[in-house]
Amino acid sequence: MARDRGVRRGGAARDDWAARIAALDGPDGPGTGGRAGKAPLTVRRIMDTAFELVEAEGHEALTMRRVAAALDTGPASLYAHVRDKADLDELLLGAVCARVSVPEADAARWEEQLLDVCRSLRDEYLRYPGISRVALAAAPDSLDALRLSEGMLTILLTGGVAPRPAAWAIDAVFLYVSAYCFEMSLRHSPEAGADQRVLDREALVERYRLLPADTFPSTVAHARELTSGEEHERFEFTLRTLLRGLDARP
Amino acid sequence: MARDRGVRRGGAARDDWAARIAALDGPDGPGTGGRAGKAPLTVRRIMDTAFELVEAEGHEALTMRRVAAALDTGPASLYAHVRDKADLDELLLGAVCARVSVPEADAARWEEQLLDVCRSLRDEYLRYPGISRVALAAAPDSLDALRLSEGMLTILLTGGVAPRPAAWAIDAVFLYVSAYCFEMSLRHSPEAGADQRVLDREALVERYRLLPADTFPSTVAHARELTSGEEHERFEFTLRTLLRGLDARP
DNA sequence: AGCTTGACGCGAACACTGTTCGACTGTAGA
DNA sequence: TCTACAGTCGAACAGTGTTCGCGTCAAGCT
Repeated sequence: MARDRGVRRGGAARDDWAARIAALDGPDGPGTGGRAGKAPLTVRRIMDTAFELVEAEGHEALTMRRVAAALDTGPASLYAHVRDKADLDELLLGAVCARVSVPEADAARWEEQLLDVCRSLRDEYLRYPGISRVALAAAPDSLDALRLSEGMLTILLTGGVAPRPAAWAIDAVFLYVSAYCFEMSLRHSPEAGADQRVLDREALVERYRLLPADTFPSTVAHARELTSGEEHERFEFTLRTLLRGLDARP
Repeated sequence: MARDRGVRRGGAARDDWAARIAALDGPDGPGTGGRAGKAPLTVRRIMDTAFELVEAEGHEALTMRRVAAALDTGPASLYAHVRDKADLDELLLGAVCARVSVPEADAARWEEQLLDVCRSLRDEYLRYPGISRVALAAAPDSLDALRLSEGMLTILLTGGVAPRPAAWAIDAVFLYVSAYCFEMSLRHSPEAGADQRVLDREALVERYRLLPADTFPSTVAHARELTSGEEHERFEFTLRTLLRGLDARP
């Protein structure tokens, strides 16, 4: 893509890795620079508006035109503060990751600590449906995501997991959390109502039961188990299984 | 969505679950019906063209207009054989799943058998970059995907895994394979060239090394491990870890 | 004080996307 | 031969991301 070009006009030079690192301890207000301009359009306002939109209608409704309209302007105005829609996406993802807090690593409770981080990340993802889709693409390109990665890695290392399995496990865990939330967003987004999912489950069991038992014996026999799992039971199960597999390493 | 409406005009009534089950043992040629019309436009030809397009340029390039153009017609003509673009997507996904063969379950080699299925599915997914995105959304709505699910479930059950963990593990494995391939597609698609990835790895290590060691100690210390993993080593690692966690269950 | 400069705002347009309408075929059955 | 209808498709609609280029307005320099 055109990701390697410099910034066209305004906006912080977010492409410069060193600059981003240097800006780590200075989260000041106006996004443009030191100048105290009275311009009402800022990266912060754009992000706030975008967050409201995603929270209310999902990431698919996040459109440059809609953000601009909510700010009483045209879409072209946004491109002075944000390079791309992809750029805006990554900004949002970074802000979501920044909300997740990582605990001080404690060797005795490393499994629960890791699960807590995952649960927090999951809840933040699900609060902004569809944002996890962005995470599936741009994983290692944000300092806020890297902070999470760092925290989880430290937890695993403190827990006694060897460096390579720890690093790879983090990758897998991140991927799973993102995919889980992405899938959940896609399934819940179009229709509203929480009880609709229960009906869907029953309908799914019915469908499985209707299958020919000679070609789908296991599916027919265990239709109930295939569709079970309240709330985030599957989420917990998968992560716990993965961690157990890590622990069982010789 | 408009997924619950009946079919508008031509095409098999693919929405009808019973009809789809009944059609399981009759994979005849012309997609429309018994009539031996000489109409050149069929579901099969549309799917073939779509596959060529996805294989060559990725799923993002799969456009109704481009498929139609490749068939020397307008986009409106496709809607007589395919309800939606989503419908076409699911058709393609089903065909991809149909290519994966599942072995007869053997209790002694259940882990390797499951891994083999995952590897096959992965290779098919990666052959059509981006098709895995569809799998993240519409997982349980295709008989071909269900055949895979059935096969994997049987392998796990034969291996001695209890029904509920087996069913949930399949879900997790499917999700992981899809997400892994989706991520890979997104990373490799824009630029070409295989060696570019190696350069990227070196650049990534460099970036990690540049981080402040006080806030990112583990990342800086283990930058090498964080970026390591040739080919599908991480893929194997994650699935093996998950299976080990399953096996370690009391 | 006057002028220049340049960043920002934004209306209009371009090149796309999925999808539908309605007129148009060509062939099958009566 | 006439009718009916499944299949075809040009044109259009309502969206999308993004860019061009004209405005405007305040800051900085002379």
